[in-house]
Amino acid sequence: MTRRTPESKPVPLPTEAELEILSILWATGPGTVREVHNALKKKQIGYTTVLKQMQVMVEKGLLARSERFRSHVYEARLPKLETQMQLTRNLLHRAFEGSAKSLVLGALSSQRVSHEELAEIRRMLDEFERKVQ
Amino acid sequence: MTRRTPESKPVPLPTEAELEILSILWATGPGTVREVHNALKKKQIGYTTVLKQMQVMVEKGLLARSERFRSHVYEARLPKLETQMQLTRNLLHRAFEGSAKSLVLGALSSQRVSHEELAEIRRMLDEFERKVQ
DNA sequence: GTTGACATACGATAACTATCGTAGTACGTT
DNA sequence: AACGTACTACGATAGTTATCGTATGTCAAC
Repeated sequence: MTRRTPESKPVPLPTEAELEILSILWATGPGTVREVHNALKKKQIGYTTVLKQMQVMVEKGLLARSERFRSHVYEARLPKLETQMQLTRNLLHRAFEGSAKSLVLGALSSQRVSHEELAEIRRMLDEFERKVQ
Repeated sequence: MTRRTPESKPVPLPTEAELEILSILWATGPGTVREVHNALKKKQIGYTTVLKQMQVMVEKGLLARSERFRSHVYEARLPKLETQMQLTRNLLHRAFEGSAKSLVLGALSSQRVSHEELAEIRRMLDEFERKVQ
């Protein structure tokens, strides 16, 4: 077993910077600090900054760390979808009084949505309707 | 003219605590610190804490302040819908790569959604489809 | 005109975040 | 065995947030 942390304390929501790191690891799979830092080169952030952030993220339970040869390999502990759901639920409660409908309205209003995307969303709703018994 | 702040700097997104204050003011209309504090009595927060928060919110441009008799009256500077849209857009970009579809999926997955609510969302989609040219 | 009630202003603190510089460590190559 | 390179660990800093205590101001009523 690689995982050592018991599920005791809930993993906190990632901050802005942490979410960017997670996004990279979700996209590329487990990786080293060097790899994440390279993927962030546009942001002009120092290497040790990324290192420190990822160390903190391990402490928080956002990342899992394992040894490999001369460096460490980091991996997101929660899948992308689950984290997205948590962030969404958080916004839902903080700003929309739990109303999914309002949030969907907000999502559609906040940017131009094409007919195609609307159609996809509709299809998704159908699927959902079936699943939710 | 009451408003003194030019639209120069964009209003920042409200923090968690700030959003609670805004929610109260959106619901009840303009109000004093005392009124907001009373509405928050469940949270057991000190009066001066709320006062300070609201003062900071004025500096940030989140609230407008006017005099009245012996105290100040505060009012949200942006309407609820606009703030909700900004928060949604922010989450959309930070966590969903701008995909409204993914966010809607997240919203529906993150909690049980009734058939009724699904129907309402569907109706909303129809309306949207018409509006978006 | 002194006092009490209630308001605002201001400063302090603790926690957290993002950032980085410096120091230490380990390995491969010479 | 010494050196250079690439990595990690650690501490420091500045900025922000949430929190509150204390100080100050003002009006009404006695």
